[in-house]
Amino acid sequence: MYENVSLTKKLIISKAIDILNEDGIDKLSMRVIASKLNVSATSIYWHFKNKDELLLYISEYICQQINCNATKEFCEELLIDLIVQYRLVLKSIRDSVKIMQITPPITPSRQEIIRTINKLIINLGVKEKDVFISSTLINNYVLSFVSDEKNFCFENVDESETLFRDLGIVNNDLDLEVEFMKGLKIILNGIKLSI
Amino acid sequence: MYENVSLTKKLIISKAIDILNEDGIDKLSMRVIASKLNVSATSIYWHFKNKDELLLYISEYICQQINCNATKEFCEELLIDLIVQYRLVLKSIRDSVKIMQITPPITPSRQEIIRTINKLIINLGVKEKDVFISSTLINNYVLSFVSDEKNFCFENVDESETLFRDLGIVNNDLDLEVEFMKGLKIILNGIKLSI
DNA sequence: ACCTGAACACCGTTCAAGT
DNA sequence: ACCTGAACACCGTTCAAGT
Repeated sequence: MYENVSLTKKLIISKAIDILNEDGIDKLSMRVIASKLNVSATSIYWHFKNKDELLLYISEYICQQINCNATKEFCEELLIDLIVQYRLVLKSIRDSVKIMQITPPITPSRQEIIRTINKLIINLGVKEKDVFISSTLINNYVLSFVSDEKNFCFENVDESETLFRDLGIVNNDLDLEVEFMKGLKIILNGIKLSI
Repeated sequence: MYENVSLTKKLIISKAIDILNEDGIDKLSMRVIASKLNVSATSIYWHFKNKDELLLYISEYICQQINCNATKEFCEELLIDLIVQYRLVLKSIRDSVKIMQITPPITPSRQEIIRTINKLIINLGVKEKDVFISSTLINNYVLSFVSDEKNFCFENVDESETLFRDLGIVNNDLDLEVEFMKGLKIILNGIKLSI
């Protein structure tokens, strides 16, 4: 249903990703996608039921960029690698987090990511009853961190500094790579402590 | 600027909140707000520069419902109380999380919440260099948990069960109050461990 | 100071009609 | 099977004009 898409479905999704990267989600309209494909706006509706379905396929495309093959082995490193990769993929496509936020997690590759995280934390020793919250915690951490990252990287540096000062954050030249790993370690340490 | 709003500003914000609670964010248009106030759509533009500014004031209204007075004392209980209250306020206004997501954290009451969390985690013993990530972690946890909560409470129970099964979650009658506290404890334990 | 109507440039979506 | 144009019911926003 999601994997064997026709050429035209692929083309529409691909063009949508282009528009996302070039102009952002606000410019991602059925009409704009169609016009960039030199096609009538209404013809997209033969391939997708509506815009929501197209957005679902876009979320699936994003998640397909993440490699979950490492399911067989089991160690904390593997989980960290997956999460790091997750963040990099989300960063590589403009407004990808917004797509994930307005779209339900019902797409195969997206569910594969969640299930892989579940497996890896079970291998870490997390009890079955704590899998839900641990998995949710990790998943939402990645999404919200990447979402925030955009806000902390202003073209205008002054704006960023002002915001940090207002929020009472003294260190205004944060290394976001370091901060991301710190946050991930905090969650993983918290999870391991609750085992 | 945000606190001493005129009567009409208050009325517009109040009506916007009503529409949010009754019909959700998709129905929150300048035209609908205006018509429910028996006023021309364009007259809102005398009170607010544009829709983004109105949304900013709505986010400020939401955050004003959260009481941050407990800044003087210092213990973990106080932080937990604030976070619990934060969640309840977000739950009490439909699509409040979406408002927070599309709106920057530049509003006084919203910044007050973040600054209060910062203070409380500093009192917990968190080093200054770790305040940013710890605060971000807690803030985003509340927002994303409440956002997810809506998705896990379908009218259709079957739909919820199917989703849980697809995600490999066995226990499908989760107590979200319990899960929320578990997640919060995981984060706080992780933070305390990194002190 | 505050509100109006008309207008502009957009949306998502439906549907009868074409090939 | 696939695409079109016309049309419907919406958007946010501007602006000259009213009181």
